[in-house]
Amino acid sequence: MVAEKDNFFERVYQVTRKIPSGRVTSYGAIAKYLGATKSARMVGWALNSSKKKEDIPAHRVVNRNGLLTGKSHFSGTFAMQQLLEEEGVQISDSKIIDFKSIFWDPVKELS
DNA sequence: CCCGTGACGGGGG
DNA sequence: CCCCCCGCCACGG
Repeated sequence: MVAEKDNFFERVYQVTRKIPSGRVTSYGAIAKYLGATKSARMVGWALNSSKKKEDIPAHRVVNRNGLLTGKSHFSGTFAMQQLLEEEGVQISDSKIIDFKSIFWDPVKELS
């Protein structure tokens, strides 16, 4: 067995899966929901590991700036942007337009 | 074992 | 308002 501390990673996956289509959230929001506000970086690291799992819509997670900082980790440079655009998310120069409106806060929505 | 880096965020100057 | 530094945690060299 290898799962013990993977608890954190697993939680990140769970929250990420619950992000509705056409909506996005930030690493910090997820971290906060997990009770690790200052460990937003770990959320990114967890999502990095989630690349092998296609069940995780990691493209719906961006930084607090609404910028697609993780696009470089996808198959193609614009894969992340394209996926979001297909969900109706308007993006300009790797930046989500009206990010605040489509922002999905797990703490608020998921409680 | 020590150091640097990273899909971040917040605070201070 | 912009720029810099610090904190957090894990992992590779």
